Amino acid sequence: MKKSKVTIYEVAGKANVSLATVSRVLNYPEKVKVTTRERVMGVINELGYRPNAIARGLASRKSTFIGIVVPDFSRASVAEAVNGIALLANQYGYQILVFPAEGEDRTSKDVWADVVASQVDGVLYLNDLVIDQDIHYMKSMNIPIVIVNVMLEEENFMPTVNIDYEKAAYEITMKLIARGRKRIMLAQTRRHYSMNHAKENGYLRALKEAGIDPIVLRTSGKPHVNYPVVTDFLRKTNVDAIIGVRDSIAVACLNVVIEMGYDVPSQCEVYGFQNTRTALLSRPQLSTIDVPTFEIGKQAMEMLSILMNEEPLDQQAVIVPYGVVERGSTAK
Amino acid sequence: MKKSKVTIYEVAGKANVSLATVSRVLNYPEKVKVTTRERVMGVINELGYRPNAIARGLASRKSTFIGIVVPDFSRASVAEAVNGIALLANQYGYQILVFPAEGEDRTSKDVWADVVASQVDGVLYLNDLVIDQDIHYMKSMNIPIVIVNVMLEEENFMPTVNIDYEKAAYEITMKLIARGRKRIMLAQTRRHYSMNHAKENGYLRALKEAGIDPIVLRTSGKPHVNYPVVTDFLRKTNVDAIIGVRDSIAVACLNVVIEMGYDVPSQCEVYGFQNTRTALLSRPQLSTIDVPTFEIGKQAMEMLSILMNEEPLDQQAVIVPYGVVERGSTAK
DNA sequence: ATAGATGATGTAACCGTTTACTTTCTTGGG
DNA sequence: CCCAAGAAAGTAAACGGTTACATCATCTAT
Repeated sequence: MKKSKVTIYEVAGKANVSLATVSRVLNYPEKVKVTTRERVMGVINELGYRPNAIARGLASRKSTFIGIVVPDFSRASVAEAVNGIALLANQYGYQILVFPAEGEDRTSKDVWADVVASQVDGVLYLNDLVIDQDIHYMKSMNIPIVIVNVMLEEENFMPTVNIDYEKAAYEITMKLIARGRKRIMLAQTRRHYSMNHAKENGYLRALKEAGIDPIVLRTSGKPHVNYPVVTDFLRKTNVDAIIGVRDSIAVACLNVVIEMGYDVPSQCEVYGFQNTRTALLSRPQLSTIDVPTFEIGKQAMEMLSILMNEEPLDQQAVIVPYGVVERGSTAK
Repeated sequence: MKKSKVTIYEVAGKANVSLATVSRVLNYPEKVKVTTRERVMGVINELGYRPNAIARGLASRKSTFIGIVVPDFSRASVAEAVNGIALLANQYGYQILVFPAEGEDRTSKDVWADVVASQVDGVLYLNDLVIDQDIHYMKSMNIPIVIVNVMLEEENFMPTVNIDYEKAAYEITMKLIARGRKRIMLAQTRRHYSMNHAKENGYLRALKEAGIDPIVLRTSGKPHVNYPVVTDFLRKTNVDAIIGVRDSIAVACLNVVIEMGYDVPSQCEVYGFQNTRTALLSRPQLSTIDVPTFEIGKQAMEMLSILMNEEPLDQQAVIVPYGVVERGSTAK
């Protein structure tokens, strides 16, 4: 028994009021007398009426849709953030529309054209691989945008929520130096992600202060290409500590290093970034920067919601605190 | 320079045609004369016109939105599937609307009410934790629904795409038995996921045929609660092979077993399920069932698209082939 | 040249809401 | 008890498209 869609007219008819009144009990309940309101609500429940979001969007010029621009759901940093976003979006009554970021068969132009067409009330931009084009399009939009977990060159260009990756990287590099480590390698991604770039900066700053030469290995995020590259590199290069820009890269390095006969952590310490499940599943368990991605998502949605209500933001750039979790892959 | 939204009227005005013609060049280009069509297209490009998806949805009674009902993006099996869905949805011109599955502050009723309100043209149901309520609501919808990677009791109730988890589990259990393993443990989730239930059935069937007693450990998917539970269990119980219903559970077991002094794979073999990055990051690397989740997502979107065009489906229940990938955690 | 068919375009109703404006009811003060 | 003011409800015009139907132009066959 498929129920055909019930409209506001039917509710109005059955409740003996005009459709405007029905609309009001839904949108401004205080404007309608208690008795009628209750009568109408009764009919609404009875009929299972749900206002057509599309029509509502057209009439009110706000869709209650928000867009998320995402590169890839399988990345831990985006998946968790989306979970956080979804939680709050829901509470605030927004629906989430997915816009895959530009890629092989999709230009930045396509992405933003879709965003425009869909009439979203705001967008959360989670695409770590920002290109100038995007920035250009963002500037020409007239809806609020919050940049999530992406570090932009241009300051204060748009509201952002981030953690201070530079500082985090600096901090763990310093720890390693303090423990006497001298040959600290950074296992970096080959592609230029803004967050990873920030991590590299922190790492470099710490080394520079200590007068130690950096060792940066650029490799892929994919374990199977990672293993041979890392193995190769470490055969030629001596290291006594490794920082991976992602947990997965760090664990790959950790495995290589152990297979090569090093003892972890005594002969080589390893830090990762993100504190994903991966960090708990290595042997020994991986010390890592705890990035509260879920929290970041929530914060971002919170900010967006404020902006969509045209209220002012407390801060344009929110920095969520990170933690350092020490586990078996580093020395006490 | 924010560009305010340009409507079909402006395009029509500037191109000296009626709005109906503009609409036609967009929807039925063959119905309008080449010269006018080109003129209109010119204006469209010049003005950067994008039809308002909301208005279009209202007028045409189809939204070009599809809904995905998902429990949690951070699960590898959903994240990858969503990637696959997004790829095709995009090609077909559909936008994806996210509906978080029922959870703490959200009932099944809420979820489906949202679905109804949003006027999606179809839904992809990726929620592994189906409850009767959902089935009830699905039946009362009058839009196509495809069930993705979820195994339902009721046969042929709705189109599905799956892999044959029962068979996969049966197959690897048989392999273990063939290699002389006698104490094969299944590390199962405590919560009742339909897929994991199927895996358990396959495992039980194989053991029964071989006349071996099953050893099922029900634990959590979370490593930190997992470790102590598994350790505890294995102190009391002897095993010579482990099948984890997820890679992460399998790797947790693998780590425990190695810490306890077993040699893997000679003294204890380990299989996982899914072939996620996790499987590549364990030491030794995890043998596992390769589940082509991305492919499953694509297939599902393909089916949904067919249904939304009101064409008939080749098969109601698509079974995507799986693979068994043997790595270091199992004997050759 | 002309009727009839066919192709191209225009006209206007409609999709299901919201909301400004108008009308009708209530209510309290004199 | 009446009237003005405020509260409640109703009316109708948007919102930006799609599409059935009407109209006008063009072409073919006689």
